[in-house]
Amino acid sequence: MTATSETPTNATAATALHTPVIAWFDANARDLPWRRPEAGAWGVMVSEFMLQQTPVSRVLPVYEQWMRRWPRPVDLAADAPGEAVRAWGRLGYPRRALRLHGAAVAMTDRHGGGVPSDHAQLLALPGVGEYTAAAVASFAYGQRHPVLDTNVRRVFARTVTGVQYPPNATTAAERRIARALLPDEEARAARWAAASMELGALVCTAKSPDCGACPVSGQCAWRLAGKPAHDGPPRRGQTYAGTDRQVRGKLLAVLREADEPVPQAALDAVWHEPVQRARALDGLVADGLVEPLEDGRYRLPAA
DNA sequence: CATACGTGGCT
DNA sequence: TAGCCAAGTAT
Repeated sequence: MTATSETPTNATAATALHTPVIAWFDANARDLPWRRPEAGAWGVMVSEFMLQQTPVSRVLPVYEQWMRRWPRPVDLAADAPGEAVRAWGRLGYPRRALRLHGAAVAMTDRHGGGVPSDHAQLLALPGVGEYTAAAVASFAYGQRHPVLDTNVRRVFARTVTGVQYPPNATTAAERRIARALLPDEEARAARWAAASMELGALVCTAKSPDCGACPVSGQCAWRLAGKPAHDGPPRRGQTYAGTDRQVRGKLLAVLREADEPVPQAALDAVWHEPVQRARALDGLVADGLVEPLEDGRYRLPAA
């Protein structure tokens, strides 16, 4: 090794990672509907919205129904946003449904009804952040972008940095690693993005990684260090029981099931504490997830 | 940068 | 059982 190639992310080390991971992916990739050619860029985008913080198993049935009902962005854009919220079902974080509808409207207005391939244009769509823009550009259009999701961040934390878990929020250091490890060739970069993500999802999992099945266990910094346990502050803290989120969920569930606008009393029945209940309902209205009518009833947004 | 934002399965 | 965790985004 010369003095110019001593960083852990030089071209040689990167290639040593890419080749086995991509080969592993070739043999082990799941046959997911949004990976099939017929999914198209819209299918990729729909799946990315649904998969934000949500497991694949729960997304699958909703994705299939969604694509059958709204096969193109213009189809969704022509329907009421409340229908998107209803079809979202119990996936959670229903604002994603509203944003996906908003993205469909924006694509209809600004992009001729198609999913843009330009990263900046993707990023400008509602609900599309750093990760989703890169994912759609990479998976749907084969472009070269660092795709840093929770799976990839964990793979890098272990193989490159040598720690059990990545930081709570994505750091500049992680982006540097992702950028440095990105293959030069476009198609290979896109393959690498999908492969490294899949490795994190299936093998290098958060709780009990299957190092015996890992194609790069021999060069994994964390494993070579003896798998030291995570040190530092607790990783998360997603409270739920008794929170406004739980109340919002109950209120929205009533509205999703209803064919007609719902009277106040039906919403009051879902939670005993009136102050929190009112705050939750106000929040849903403010978020555009619920529409108050002049007669005092409520419904999912019609427009 | 911390926090709000759903839901359900698994250990 | 009480957390922990799941392809994040917006503020």
